[in-house]
Formats: sequence, C-alpha cells, structure tokens
Amino acid sequence: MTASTETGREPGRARVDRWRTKAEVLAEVRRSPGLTRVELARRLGLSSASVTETVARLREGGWLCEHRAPVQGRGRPTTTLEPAPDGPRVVAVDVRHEDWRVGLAGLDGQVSGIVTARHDRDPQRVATALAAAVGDIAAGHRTVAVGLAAPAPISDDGLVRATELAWDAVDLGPVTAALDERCPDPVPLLVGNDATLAGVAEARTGAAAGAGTAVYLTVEVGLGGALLLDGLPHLGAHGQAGEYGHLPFGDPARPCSCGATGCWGPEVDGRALARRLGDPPPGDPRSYALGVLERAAGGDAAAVHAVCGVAAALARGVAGLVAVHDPDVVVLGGLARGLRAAPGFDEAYRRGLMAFRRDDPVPVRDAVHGDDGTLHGAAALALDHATSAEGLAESCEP
Amino acid sequence: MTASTETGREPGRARVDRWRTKAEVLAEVRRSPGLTRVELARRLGLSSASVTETVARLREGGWLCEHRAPVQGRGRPTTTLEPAPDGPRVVAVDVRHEDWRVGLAGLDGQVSGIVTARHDRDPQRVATALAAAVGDIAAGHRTVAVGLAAPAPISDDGLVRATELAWDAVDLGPVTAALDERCPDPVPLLVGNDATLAGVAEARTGAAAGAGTAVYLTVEVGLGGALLLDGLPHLGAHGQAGEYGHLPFGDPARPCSCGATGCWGPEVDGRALARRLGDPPPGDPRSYALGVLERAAGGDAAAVHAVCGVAAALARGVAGLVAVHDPDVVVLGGLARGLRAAPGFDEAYRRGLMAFRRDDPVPVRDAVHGDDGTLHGAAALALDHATSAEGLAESCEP
DNA sequence: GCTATATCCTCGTGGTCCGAGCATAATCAG
DNA sequence: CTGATTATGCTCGGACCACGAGGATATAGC
Repeated sequence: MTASTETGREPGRARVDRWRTKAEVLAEVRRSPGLTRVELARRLGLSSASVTETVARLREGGWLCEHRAPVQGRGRPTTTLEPAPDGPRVVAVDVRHEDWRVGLAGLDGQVSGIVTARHDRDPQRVATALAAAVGDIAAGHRTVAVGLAAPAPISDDGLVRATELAWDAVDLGPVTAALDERCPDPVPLLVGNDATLAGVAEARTGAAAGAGTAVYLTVEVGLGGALLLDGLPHLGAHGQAGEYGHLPFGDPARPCSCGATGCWGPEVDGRALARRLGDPPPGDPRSYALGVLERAAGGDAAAVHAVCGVAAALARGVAGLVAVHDPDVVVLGGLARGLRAAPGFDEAYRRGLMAFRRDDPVPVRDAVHGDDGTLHGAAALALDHATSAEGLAESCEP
Repeated sequence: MTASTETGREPGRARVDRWRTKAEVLAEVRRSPGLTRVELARRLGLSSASVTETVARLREGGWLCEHRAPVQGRGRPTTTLEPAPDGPRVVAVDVRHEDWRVGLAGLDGQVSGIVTARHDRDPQRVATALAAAVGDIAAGHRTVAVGLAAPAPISDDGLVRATELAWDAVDLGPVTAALDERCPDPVPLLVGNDATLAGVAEARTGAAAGAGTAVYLTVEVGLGGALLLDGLPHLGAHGQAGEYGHLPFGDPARPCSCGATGCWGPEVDGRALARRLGDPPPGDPRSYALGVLERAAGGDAAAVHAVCGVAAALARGVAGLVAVHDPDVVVLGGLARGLRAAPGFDEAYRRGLMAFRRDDPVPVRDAVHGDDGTLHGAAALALDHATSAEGLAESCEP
C-alpha cells in the first residue's frame, strides 16, 4: 500500500506519538458524537488543560467542531464535540462481480453520492475505470484515504486475487497512480474483503454496534463471514479467515466445490433449498432462494418445509459458533436474514446451545445495512487509517 | 482485580504514557533476548539517544541487564540486552481438579521451584491454603504479579465459577488479602482459564511461538482450546470462548452432556474410542484413552482401527477450523498429540482442507509444553501485566 | 601509532501532559 | 439588579520524553 522502508524504521516515533492522544480523542468523539469536553476528559483520563490543547489542534485541522451545549443547570455552559461535517473525506469503493460502486464518506461514516457502473470483468479495464472514477471524486474533496472492498481474499501485498471472478490478480497500481497524480498530499489505499467489510459495518454502526466480540455471517451462494473484535475483523495469517461456510457441519457424504466434504455452506443456500424441494441444482442459487423464500412467505407448504429445514441447519451451526466465540451478538446478512425469520430457526438455535447458555441466549439479529454494508465497511476501513495516530501525522504534518 | 474508581479516571495518563516506550523495549528484549542496542533502535524506530535513556531506566529498575557482545568487526563494540536474571518475579499458580501447583518465574518466563499439593475440593480450604503458599513465595522475592489458572470459565469479577468441580464460586479474596499483607507494594492477581493459558504458553515459547494467529486444541475429557492472536487469547464476551468441543461436527443423533447434540468433543476422546471398540462408557475416559493408544502403538489391530477413526474425526474438524481462522499453525495438546501421530490423521486433514490450501497446508504440531504448559501460561499472564506500561508504572513509581 | 568505523553519550530544543490558579458564564437567592 | 454559587475553560510554569547534532569512545586494519 504505502511505501515501506524494508531495512527498518528510522527514528520518527515522536512524530506519530504526538498524535496518539489526538487520535484517541477523535475516536471517542466519533463513537459518541455530541460528547461534552468534561465527559471526554473523564473517559480518557485527561486533564482539562490537555483537552483544551488537543481539541484546539483537531479543530485547526478541521476534524472536530464544537457547538454550544444546552444548559443543564448552574455553572459555566459547556460545548459539545462533533466530527466536523465539512472535515476530511474518504472515498469508499465496492467492486462486485458485475459492477462497482463508489461513494464519498465524511467522519460520521455516512456514505453519500454513490455512483454505480457495470464492468466486463476484465481486470485491466476495471482498474483503469476505477482509477478515473476514484481520482475524480478524490480530487474534488479533501480526501485523506480510499477504502476498497473486493469479492476475494486479500493478500498482504495489496493485490486482489479474485479466483471466483476469473481474475488472476488485479493490480491496483493505476488507482494509486491516479491518486498520487491528482491529489496534492499522498492518499493511502486500503483494501479489504467484501464480506469482512460488511461485518465491520455492522460492528460499527449496525446490529453489532458496540459489541466487543461479534460474529457476522452472510449467505449468498455458500456462506461467509467474519469474527469482529472491538470492531476490527480477524483476518488470519493470510487474510483468508472467515470461511465459515466450509466448517463440516453438513452431511459428510456430500462433496463441496471447495474440495472438502460436508461443508456447511451448501446446506444453507439456494442449492440446499433445491435439494429439499427435489429441484435440480439452480443456475443462480441466490435468486432461486429468494423465490423459495417468497413462496414460503406466501404459505406454500413445501417451500415452508424446505425453508424450515435449511433454517435449522443454519441455526445449529450458529449455536456451535456461539460456543466457540462467545460473542456479544451474532448478526446475519444476505439470505440468512430470511432464514432467521423462518419457523424452526429459534428452536434449533436453542437446542444447539450449551445448556448453561439457554437462560440468556446470545442474541441473533438481522444485519441493518443492506446492500450498502460493504461500502460502509470500506469507508470505515479508510476512516480507521485516516484517524489513527499514523494517519493523522501523515495528513496533518507535511 | 485491582481496585478501580468506577466514577471514571482522574488525569494520570502521563504517568502511564511515560512507561509506554520502556514497555515496548522490554517486550522486544523479552521476545529476542541477546538483542543489541542498535538492532533494538532499528526495530522500534528509536534514536540512539532514546535507547540510552530507556535502557538506563530499565536497568535501574532491575528489568534488563547488559553484556558485552562478541566483537564482529571494526567499530566500537556494542552490548547485548537481556531480561535481568535477578529481576522481578511473578508467582504462577495452577489449580487443578485434585491438586494445585505453585511456581516462581523470572522475566524469561521459565517457571522454577514448582511445588504441588493435593486438595479436597473444598473451595474455602483451597483458597486458604493457596493464600498461605502464594504469600510465602511472593514475600520471599521481589514479586510484581501473580497469575492463576483455574479449570473453569473466568468471569469478569475475578471469581472462579468451577461448575465441573462442584465449586460454585471460589472467592480468591484470601489470596489477595495475603498478598496485600505480606508484600510491601501492591501485587495484582490475574486469573485465567487453564486450557486458554496452556495455549498462551504454546504461543509464547512453544509450538506456536511467533505465530500471529494460532489455534490450540487439547483433548482430555472432551475438547477445549483457544484462538491466540499475537500471543493473546481471544476470551469472548463473557470469557467463555474456546469451547471447540461443542461444535456440531459429530453425529447429529448423539446427545452431549452439554445439552446439545452432535458435539465434536465426545467424538474425539476416550468415550469415542470405547464406542468404536464396543466397550461400555469408561469411568475415566482419559486413562482409558491412554490405554487404547498404548495398545494401538503395540500393534493391536482393533485399537489401531479405533484410534484411526477417532484421529480422522479430529483431523476433519481441525481442517474446518483452518478454514475459519486461517492460522499460522495449529497446536495439539493432551491426548490429541497421540491422535495426530495415528495413521489416518494426515490423510483426513488433507481431505478436509479447501483445495487451494492443500499445496501448502497449515502445519499441525504437537504441544511442546507438557503438564507445565498451564503453569507457563499463568506466568505469562502475570508477566504480561507486570511488563505492560501500566504494570511498570505501578511497580516503579510509588 | 594512526586511521577508519561503529557505537555510545551529552546537551539543547521542541513537544506533551499536568496541577494550580485565574477567568468566564451561567443559575440562584435576596 | 447585585452578589454568591457553581461548573467549566484557559494560561502558565514544571516535569518529562524523543530527537538531532556533535563530541567521545572503543575496536579492527594498516
């Protein structure tokens, strides 16, 4: 991503350390907009003198703004702190199988001005078109970072290996080149996996907001997800963690396209519904599943029965993951939302839990971000970097 | 553990911040004993002036010592840095089902002077006896922390709920009282789960040393384990993460004592071996399993067949966990060590992996700490605290 | 013994966080 | 309206840390 000196760091620790407290303050204000200065000092263990200094610097840089707080009683009135609405921006990108979407987000994480464009899956043309679109948006605002979601595992070198997309390795060089060329200050590009970032969005502003440990699962074709720790995804040694769909919760005799057998994913998606209904394997399992869910909602007995069985298979696995991860909450996205609503889910979930958990079961909730979750997650990824001590040092000091 | 002001922190950030760099230096030296000052400066991005200052302070406090480094060529000879062998100590405690063990560890993490005593499972008498033993050792050395492992989930309030031990909630108050009374400076008591801490030991100085992501699994009666991220265990929302034995990898028809069905644990321990051999459920599944493993090693065909089947059930699940966690390494402890060696493990593991992983499968290794793993982990827990910025501030400033 | 090399130490500077004290802006009481 | 009360913000000097520059130190090579 950013150029790194591989022979080790030269002294420069103080330059970043100076922004550590400011980054903490900014993070706290972003987490709790409308915080008063006194409450901020209390939470972070800062003296009022330090808050004065820190807030002044963040206001200078355009990160925070202050408003008069409604008076509560006696005493000098205080002000509330909020992320500056006209502050720095990040560009969020979501590259999907058949199109890509680009939007702009402020410090509050809301993505606006989303534009969509279809693509033809040619890696080079996609990179070129993205470079133009991202460069246009970035150059038109005070852009401090770009976050990009891709439907593929992300390797360390910042390239995208999208085997399912028949892309070998997408070189994002054109995008970084466009950013370097069209923006006065360097703009880092951060890349993440799409399902992972959808989970991040839920953990920040969605159904798992505030959770220390959250499990996000999404069913489209197969099942993917992420384990979120304090809002950050666990990526694994090679950035390939989260393949929950390949846990062997299923029938050991059934082979999976991944090469193993008994995988959970094919037991909980459109293919599983088709099997239960005696239909041939659907060409597009996702839209097939949507059809069955609709029929079940309409009262079709066979569809209800199939959905119920699949929901139970999903619930049983979710209960197992609760035992392993002990999350504050489990969030379901994609088709899993429809399955959770099906009769049989709750009962199967309860029975799959260890007995001591049944009195107070870990809540299972629907994802609140729809299709925009991934884009929100990409914005969060970029904002995380921009508002870190490193990012602040980068963008506030020449 | 330590008293906390629940109305929020008062300013005191600088007091801890001052030790942040020193804690980093100490951690780096503990990770790489024998480091030169120049190499240290390079890795941490510090100037030589800062290293001089920092090392001097840590030497003053008795945390580090320096030796002359063997001369390499021209230039002024440098010195190597090591954790001081006569530096601060921590006390490590491992409370087990029928006995407890106490030892003393230095900054290198090695536990010495281990003493063992049986107990009668009476919570109050155990706490009293522990208080005396821990107090004796702590008072005889410069003790900066105590780490305690318990065979139970650890709740946030520092009490131990050992339901399997027929203990309701063990109050460790007598231990902290003894420490307060017999040690001049306050000595914090840290508590952790035994399987979790055995995993920590492997991640620090064992088969998973240096791994960013490691999965530790141990089979005794049932199966437990931990996910280790940069050497720190993932604890979950209530400290109950790691119940890998209750993932539904097994026969959905078989009920588990936890209340769910199809759990993995009963498929990979002595009970599973007995089923496969047509024996009745063993009273002590652990020693039964050891007997079967021995018979299999001796060539008993029936035993070999049973062990092989159980090993395959273990391997299949391990492969699933590799898909989910994408670890650098999987470490097996307890009876799982013997199962890994069985014929059939490697083949089942390979077949359970997603195809793209088979060229370079995640290594599965035996735990290198034997029975002492938990005690080492308890020492690591205590040392983590003592060598953190907070711990250093606590013990070095009045 | 002299030089080249690599490292260590000292010193002054700029920066952060802090406590104390003063300044400020509201309510409340008369 | 005025002064007391209360809560908060700001200023100032002190303690401390990381840094760059430059001098000091200890070895190998010649």
